[in-house]
Amino acid sequence: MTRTGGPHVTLEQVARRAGVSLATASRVLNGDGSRHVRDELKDRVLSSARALHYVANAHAQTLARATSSTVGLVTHDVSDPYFAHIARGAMRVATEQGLLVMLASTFRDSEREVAYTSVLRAQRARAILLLGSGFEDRAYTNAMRAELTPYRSAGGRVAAVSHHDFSVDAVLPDNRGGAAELARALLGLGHRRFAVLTGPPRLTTVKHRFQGFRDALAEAGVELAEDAVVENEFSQTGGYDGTLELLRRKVRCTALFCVNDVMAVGALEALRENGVRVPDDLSVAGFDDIPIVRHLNPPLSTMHLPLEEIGERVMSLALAEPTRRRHVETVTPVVTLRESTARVRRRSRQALSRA
Amino acid sequence: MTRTGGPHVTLEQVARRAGVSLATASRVLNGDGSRHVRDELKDRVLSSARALHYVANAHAQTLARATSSTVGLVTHDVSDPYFAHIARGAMRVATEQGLLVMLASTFRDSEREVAYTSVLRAQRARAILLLGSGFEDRAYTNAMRAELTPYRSAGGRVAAVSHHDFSVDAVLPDNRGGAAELARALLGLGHRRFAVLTGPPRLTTVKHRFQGFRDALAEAGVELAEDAVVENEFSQTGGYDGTLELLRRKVRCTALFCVNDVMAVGALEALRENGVRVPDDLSVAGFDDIPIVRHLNPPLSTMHLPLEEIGERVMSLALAEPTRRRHVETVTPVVTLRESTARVRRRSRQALSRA
DNA sequence: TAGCTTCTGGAAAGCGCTTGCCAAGGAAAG
DNA sequence: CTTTCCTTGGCAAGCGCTTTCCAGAAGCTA
Repeated sequence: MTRTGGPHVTLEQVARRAGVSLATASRVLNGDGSRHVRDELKDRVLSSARALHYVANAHAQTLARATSSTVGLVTHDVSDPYFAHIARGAMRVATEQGLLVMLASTFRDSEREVAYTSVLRAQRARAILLLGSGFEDRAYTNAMRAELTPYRSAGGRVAAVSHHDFSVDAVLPDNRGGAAELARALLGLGHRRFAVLTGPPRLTTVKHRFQGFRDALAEAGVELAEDAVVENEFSQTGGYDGTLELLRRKVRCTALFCVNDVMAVGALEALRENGVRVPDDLSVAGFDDIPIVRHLNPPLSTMHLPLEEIGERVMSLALAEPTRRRHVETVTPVVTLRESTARVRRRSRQALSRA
Repeated sequence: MTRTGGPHVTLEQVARRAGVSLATASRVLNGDGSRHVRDELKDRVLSSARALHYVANAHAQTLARATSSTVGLVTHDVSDPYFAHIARGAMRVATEQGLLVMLASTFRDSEREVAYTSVLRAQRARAILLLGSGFEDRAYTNAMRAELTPYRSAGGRVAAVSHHDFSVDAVLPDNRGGAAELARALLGLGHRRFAVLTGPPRLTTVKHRFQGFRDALAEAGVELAEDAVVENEFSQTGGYDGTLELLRRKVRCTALFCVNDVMAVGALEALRENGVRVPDDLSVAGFDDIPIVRHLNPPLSTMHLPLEEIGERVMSLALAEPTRRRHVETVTPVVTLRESTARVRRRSRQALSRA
């Protein structure tokens, strides 16, 4: 029958119970190095705090100290393995430094991204990490700038993964170059007819990967037919639906490039359901190398990106002493061919369609 | 050449610029319904705030209002799809209510779990959600109680997924019952010789699943050989290594039960690498039905759990009006047989070993 | 015009903590 | 036995907001 709402225990109560002043109690609890407190008092405060199960109000502390100990991560979707792994790396280093992480999922809604950034600013987060790709959208860019600029000039740190139109410290996977390498690898396997499954073109990452791929083909004198490119959501479902569309169009191709692994997972599913054998009938490749894809049926060929490490690196960038120069670290994806791609065979069926 | 650290814009600056008092500015910005402010002043305040890119200091607000708008999620590991999906569901409902989420990964370290809970308490989080299974460990239980009790009596809400030794509102997957059902399904396929790959027994979830499985076998008069049970980490690597151990022991069996999907993924990898065909040589089943396993090679049979929904439900529980009675919602896992399990064949190789 | 009620804006008291500054007491120095 | 310095506790001033209470201005009723 206890009442609901006794308030939280305050420092004052701890101090009173220990028979010392607020100031002394605070100094004991913070281990303020420059000040000495007699051992006896120290003990009294400590045991008083323990007895009362005291936990300092972090908000009051933040206010008084004018510095918080939280960092914010903004992702497109935590349940997307790409972000989950980057977040994991980032959280590890944050935790090591005793920082608390606030995590947001924008579900790829640019307005929500702006809103979250604002919230994080309100929280006086020490750093804001933009984990997802930026959007190519003037309104978004401006709105974000309006948040980021005052935040940074008030001492906030910002760092990003992938390209954004804000000049912040960043870890940049070489999406364009990686996609080009993959294209070359596929060309090397003898493929000449390609299809690509791409995501929302407003995402910079998507654009870069697509361009890199297409340009590398062009360089080799291989053209990418317009109807061989399907655009859909940057998700498993998107990959599934996009593949169905490709099937419907009966695109002639021997290799399919999905701009990210998650879409490739959906593609593989659609292909299997429609009797298209991978890699016998069609080679499939993704991008990112999220840890699960090596276990797919068949194991997916992809561009490997050290996701957790990327997370660790952005967080480190964000937490490092600010320097005058902008810091950019490039990450080179590495071609990782597994069983979803094969050398093209002379007589393989060339028109993609239901078996 | 701007200096680093102009502080953040404060309400006072906004008020001054608008030529009104702090109180008025606050009222305008909070849309305090019960008070009217002349439209002219309202506009002045609003445009002043906009011009200064003002964002209220959330800590000051929390302090003044004595109520915060954050909730805390504590998971074992965000990058584990099981948690990622539960977290996703939970975050969705939190976001709908305008709450900010703080997310922690304990990496299955019980001390870290206690520490985070304390931090969340310091943040005066409105609710703390324990997403991972509890540990069977006296010290842990006591420490958590010491955090949770004062937190709750100060009005904090706590809810959990899976079993814990704290009587809090909870969403409880029927792990025992589910594992038993799975055992029966496997028996129904003719299997009589089993192996099981289990996680750290200090995790209540692990214990329940193992017991449910074993008991159901016993009930059917089938014994589970002691050396057919291997224990390892609750992770992909754990599943991989555990399977290697099983292989080393040359356990005679036709079906392998992994206490969760993540371990099953590792198991599948180890089996493939060692030439054991699934399901021809060995049937494999997991538990959880994380979204990816239907895309594995072969698609994994498992006990389906509506992960995102579970997340939504705990969050709803935590955010609902507290009631006198403890609220417990049971979730029944459903048997989902895919291609990794098959009817046992007369002449299948019975000793698990490298091909 | 007097007497009320209703509106609106502002002053000020916190919310729970940190920290600069002061002062009392003891130790060290002369 | 002074004088000076150091140690250590406490007072009180914030940190940036919200909200209660007050008071002057208006609007109404008679």
